[in-house]
Amino acid sequence: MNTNYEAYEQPGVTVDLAIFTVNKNKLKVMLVKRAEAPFLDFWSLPGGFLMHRESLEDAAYRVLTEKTGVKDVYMEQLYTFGAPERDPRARVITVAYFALIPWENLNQPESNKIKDLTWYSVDQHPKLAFDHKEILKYAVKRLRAKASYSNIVYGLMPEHFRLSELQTMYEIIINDKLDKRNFRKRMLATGLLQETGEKDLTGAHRPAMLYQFKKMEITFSN
Amino acid sequence: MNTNYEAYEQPGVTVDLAIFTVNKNKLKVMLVKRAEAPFLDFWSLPGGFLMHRESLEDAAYRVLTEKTGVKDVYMEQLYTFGAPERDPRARVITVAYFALIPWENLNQPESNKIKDLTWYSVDQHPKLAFDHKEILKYAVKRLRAKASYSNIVYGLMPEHFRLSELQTMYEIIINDKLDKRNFRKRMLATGLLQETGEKDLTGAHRPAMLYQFKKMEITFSN
DNA sequence: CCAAAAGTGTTATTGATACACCCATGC
DNA sequence: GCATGGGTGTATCAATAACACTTTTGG
Repeated sequence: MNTNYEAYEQPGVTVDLAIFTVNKNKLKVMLVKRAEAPFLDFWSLPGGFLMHRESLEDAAYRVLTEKTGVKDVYMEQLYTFGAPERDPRARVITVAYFALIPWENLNQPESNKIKDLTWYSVDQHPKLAFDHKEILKYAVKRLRAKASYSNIVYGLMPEHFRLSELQTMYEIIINDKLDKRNFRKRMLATGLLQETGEKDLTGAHRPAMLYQFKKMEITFSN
Repeated sequence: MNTNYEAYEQPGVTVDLAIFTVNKNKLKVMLVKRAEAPFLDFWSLPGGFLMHRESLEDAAYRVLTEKTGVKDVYMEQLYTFGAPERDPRARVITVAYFALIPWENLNQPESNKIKDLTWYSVDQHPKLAFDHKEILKYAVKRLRAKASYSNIVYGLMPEHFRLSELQTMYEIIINDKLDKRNFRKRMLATGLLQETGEKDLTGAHRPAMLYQFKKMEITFSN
């Protein structure tokens, strides 16, 4: 291996994030409007260049915090995209991450004064800058896959929730209906849930027990 | 996003490969001996710098072909490692890949004249350069996980093989014994195998039917 | 005839699915 | 009293796991 580093390409390195939330029964992704060329005024995934002495994870967290103001978020590295012409001006490779945030934890509720940041339904989004369409597609695929064999949906739930809300969240992510009794049986059997003792009294119906997740990591069912 | 690219770090970008094979009932990984600082004379995963106009996949394939002379190999991107101090001299981020090669397809059989390239058992390897121990550990974990829910073991088998050889391959990768009858039933039920019509006549025992994989992609069992 | 690996089915257990009614509340 | 979502159990089906003997060959 030649170690004369200057002889080789020294690309720009960015991180790009697919930040997901669920609102109004839709899986949504954060898009930001580009203020400069290339792709001026196109929507894109939020991202930024890697800084000196900054790890990739730190860079991704930095972008995440800048855009959402939220900490304690589920995030994982997704894939690294490095096609030579993906940025028309210079060689830039990007390390993509995906993150999950409960809608309730976001401060900008719905009517967004900031015109250059918004949440789009993942299956109905505008044309995206660079190869971000491909990145988003990959991220959605990964999220859907993981929802069916892990408790990743955890990352989208508020602190306390009804079991029916959890079920709805699963149904939105995997895009399919689930049987109520089987779902509740299975969920409670995992031992990952804990009754809060509180009840949800809203609505003209029997109050629902509120649950929370036990403190834990994302786990896998096999 | 600021697009004055020079204001940001322009790290070196490398690809590193965990190239696996199985020989003598052991899962082995290719290691190469470093000829220069840093980590002079340490063993490391084969790798190289990203070239101009070269995609990450192309770079990984280039390294793979240089080191093995083999084409048509199963390879996938593993993870990207970018801790700021992982290379002591300069900022270098590395995109790690893992690859699988049937031992039979490798040209250098066992007695290796080349002193700077060898195959080590994955659970008994020397101290590695950089963060390659971590990369290797991650690669082994991924391979073991995928073996249990996909037909990735495909990538390690020769063209024609006995079912017992396939079973042994699975057992080595997942590091557990399997029941012969259940294994054969399950494998044949996948529909991915095809009798060749040939029989293996070696050995003082009943000849074994030889199988091959149908032309296909790696698939997943769920 | 002995050693060695090939080949072959059935039963038990477990996990997944399908399915319908009563309950507690607000209005 | 009615509309709304909360809450509960059983029977069937499918997948997985456990398990032992006969077959074919070479030497």
